[in-house]
Amino acid sequence: MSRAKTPEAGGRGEPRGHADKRRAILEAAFRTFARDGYGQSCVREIADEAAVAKPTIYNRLGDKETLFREAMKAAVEHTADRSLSALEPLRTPGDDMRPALEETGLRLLRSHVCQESQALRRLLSAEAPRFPELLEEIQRVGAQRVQDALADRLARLALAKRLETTDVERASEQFLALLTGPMELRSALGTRPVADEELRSVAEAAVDTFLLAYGPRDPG
Amino acid sequence: MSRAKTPEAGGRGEPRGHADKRRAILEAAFRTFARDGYGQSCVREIADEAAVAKPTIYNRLGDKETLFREAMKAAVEHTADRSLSALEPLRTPGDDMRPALEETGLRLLRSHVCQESQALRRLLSAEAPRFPELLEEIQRVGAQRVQDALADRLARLALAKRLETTDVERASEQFLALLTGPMELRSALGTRPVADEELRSVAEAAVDTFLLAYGPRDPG
DNA sequence: CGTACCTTGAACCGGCCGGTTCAAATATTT
DNA sequence: AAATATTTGAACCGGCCGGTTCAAGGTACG
Repeated sequence: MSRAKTPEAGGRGEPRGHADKRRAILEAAFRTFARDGYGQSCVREIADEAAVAKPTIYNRLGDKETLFREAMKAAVEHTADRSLSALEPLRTPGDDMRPALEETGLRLLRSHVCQESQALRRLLSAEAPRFPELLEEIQRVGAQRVQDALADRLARLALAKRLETTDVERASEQFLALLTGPMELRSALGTRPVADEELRSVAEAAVDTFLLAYGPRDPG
Repeated sequence: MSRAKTPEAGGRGEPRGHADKRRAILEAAFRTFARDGYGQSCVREIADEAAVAKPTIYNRLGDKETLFREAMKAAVEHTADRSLSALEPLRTPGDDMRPALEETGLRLLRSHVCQESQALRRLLSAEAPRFPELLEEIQRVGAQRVQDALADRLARLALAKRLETTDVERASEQFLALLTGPMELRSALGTRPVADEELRSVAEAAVDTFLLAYGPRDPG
């Protein structure tokens, strides 16, 4: 008899749970920041977009800066999980490495060019000088974690003689570079959607090069 | 009429030439935008930084938006030239391709991580959704031009059987990706300076991989 | 010297924004 | 249902900002 909420949606405003409301605010904040930029966003608009009163925001999340920080932290968890799950195929590669690498590459690219992820990088890049700790944290739980996890996968593959490298950190870094590097121009810095077919082509090219550099040497 | 105040024959180091002043404003604007972001910058501060009165800015450059556009366009010319000149070593490679590629890679990286270039990319990325034409123009005269020029160089090398590829666009794209991709994390999105030794190491790794993928096949 | 153009500083304007206050309305707990 | 906590809308405040105006100097040039 405590957590009983969610009465039928009447004609009036629907009541949301506390956690729900906080999430709604953070999502609205992220959308607004992503659309207008941090400096050009105003709290009133965020409140409107979250269907919430302005004082509510200040009550629950303090000032605009912490609102920004929290919205960014919430967004990165979303996207990082998706990137990590993209590494799954590397856990069970077939007799040929290529399909697993291509599948992983394609899924990494999809996660990389999705709306939310692009906006996150844009905002982070824009405000990085003003929020250095935020940058540090987001890179740690985002890109760095993915790169480390990929290095782990590659290490197991190298151990099983499926790859040829002594420096899995480097291999991981370069695999990601081959994937995401080309997207900067192709996606116009994240402002233009990229067709899945194009992603697949970039992933294939990346895997080609990666395998030529790190693929198993044919025994002579 | 008599539109003759600062004839093109200027260039005197007088108190301040008219053309000089415009440049001073644009440079001050770029510094300020880079430091505070577009939305958080105010014209008054730009005027102070340029040692110029506020109305002078509005007289000569219109409103804040065009000021931003002009400052960005001026900055990209600066940096793109430097990147293009980095391709020079590829014009006269020795008997081994590696040194020329490494020198080019290192110089590209130096240009890529320099203060001005990083700030330019940060600002462009931040405001890309609000200034789509600016994004288009800067990418055209910036990154795209470098990638095309590099593809030209690679084409000549491939023709001379110094490289093995049928798709120089792809090779160019991947070479640049191998160079700049790793810098995102290492330079903390352009907010942290990177030691020259680290640049050299990244360039070497990039060339290693590039040559394994595109290097001349050993005959026999 | 005179004139015609700029630049300068300062003041000004309208407007928006971050953040707070407050009383009324709503939701939640007991 | 009474009591308590929260939300809401609206108004408010101080302040800054983009952009303009204006009078008082420069400065170049005939």
